[in-house]
Amino acid sequence: MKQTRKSRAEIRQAILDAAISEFAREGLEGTSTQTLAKAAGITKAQLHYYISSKEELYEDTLLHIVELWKGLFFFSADPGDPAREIADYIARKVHHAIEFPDASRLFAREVARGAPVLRQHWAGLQDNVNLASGVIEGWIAQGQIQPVHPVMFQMNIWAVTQHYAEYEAQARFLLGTPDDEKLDPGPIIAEVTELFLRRCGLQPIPDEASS
Amino acid sequence: MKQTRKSRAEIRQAILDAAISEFAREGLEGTSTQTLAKAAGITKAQLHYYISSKEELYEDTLLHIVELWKGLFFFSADPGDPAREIADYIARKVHHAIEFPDASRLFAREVARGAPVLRQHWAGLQDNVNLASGVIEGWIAQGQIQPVHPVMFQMNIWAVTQHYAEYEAQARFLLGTPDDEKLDPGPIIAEVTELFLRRCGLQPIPDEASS
DNA sequence: AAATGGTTTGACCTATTGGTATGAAATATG
DNA sequence: CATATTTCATACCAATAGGTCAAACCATTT
Repeated sequence: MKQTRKSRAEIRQAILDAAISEFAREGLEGTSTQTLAKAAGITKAQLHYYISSKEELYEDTLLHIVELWKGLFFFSADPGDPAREIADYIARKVHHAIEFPDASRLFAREVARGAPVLRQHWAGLQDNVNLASGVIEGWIAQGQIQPVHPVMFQMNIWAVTQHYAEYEAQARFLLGTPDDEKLDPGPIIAEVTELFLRRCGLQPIPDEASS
Repeated sequence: MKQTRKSRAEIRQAILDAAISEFAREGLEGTSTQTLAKAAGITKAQLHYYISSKEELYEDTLLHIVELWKGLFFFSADPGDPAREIADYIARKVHHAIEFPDASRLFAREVARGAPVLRQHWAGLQDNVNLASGVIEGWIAQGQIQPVHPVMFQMNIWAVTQHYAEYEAQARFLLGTPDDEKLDPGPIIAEVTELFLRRCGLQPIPDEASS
């Protein structure tokens, strides 16, 4: 039987996974190419065959995450019921934070150091935020929700949902979740949703009998 | 006149300040003793005269911050009006996040990497949270506020207030605050306070004409 | 089987890392 | 003023950093 080499795609994926988790834990400067290579299961020289520099890998990794998020996190262009729209958004965001905390942490880390890399890609972010602000302002104008500051409303949702990724260790401790279990998204989604729906003067959606 | 040396106290303070801002930006592994020394205005060898290792400085710096926070951030033991109590807490927390974002960021960074250093000091944190939970449960029992999950309620306040330190760069961008100005705490406090008071079924305090 | 091309490797480069040794300089004490 | 003690700077250490290189490897095409 032929012991075939791993494909380029497999190796690239391993490098990306390693980059997300290592950069998320110790940051760009704090992660060595040695560590990165080991985490990806390859040698340092091999790593440099696939990437041209650590900085470039860092940037690519961040952009990969942001690109993915663009498809996941915004209000739908065709906004329906505000309560449902907001509740869905929160549920998606919390699930992602709990399921892929490293990606959330890496993003947070980059912003916390002043976003030297992401800054130049913030035009796209701005667009998404403005779009959502438009939706929110429409709801307010039609009397469907109480007046809110559209941008801060979005930032605060972001803040709370991200929190369960960034402060996972603390949340685990305070909520009593064992180290080998993921946080239970149910109660978190319930509490966060109620927080923001009440802010809008809306009732929480009774219950979700599906998925 | 004698050009006297800086006192131990001055130098120690300079080292602490440097540690907070440098560790906050690039983390423990990402900050070199060289950088630390330069930021404190001394030589590397001189730095090592005052500290025994980078790790120890990191730990001391974190504990210094946490100790300070213990005196700043908790509900008063003698809780008065819930609305006032919560509003005051939020105002204090937001002001601190905007005024000393580096300390907030350093703390966040440590928790994000799993709190390997802070973990052993979390008993004290637990106590504070439990105390506040008691207060909140008291309010609920007496029908003064709507039922909330006491721990998550606190975590969410923490999440939102911290956000304006950790995501300062992004908040600046989205709110249009120039680089040379601090964030304006007024509107932030107003929006955040309304968010959490409404969650409790309370009205925002009309205005602050007295103390 | 030979030639081809992408892939992998270990040895190696220079710069920087955290930390130290030692003696000079400044200060405090007699 | 002389001595003792604290503080500081230069030079240095082994270890590790990011990155390169030529030679070896291996799957494919001919």
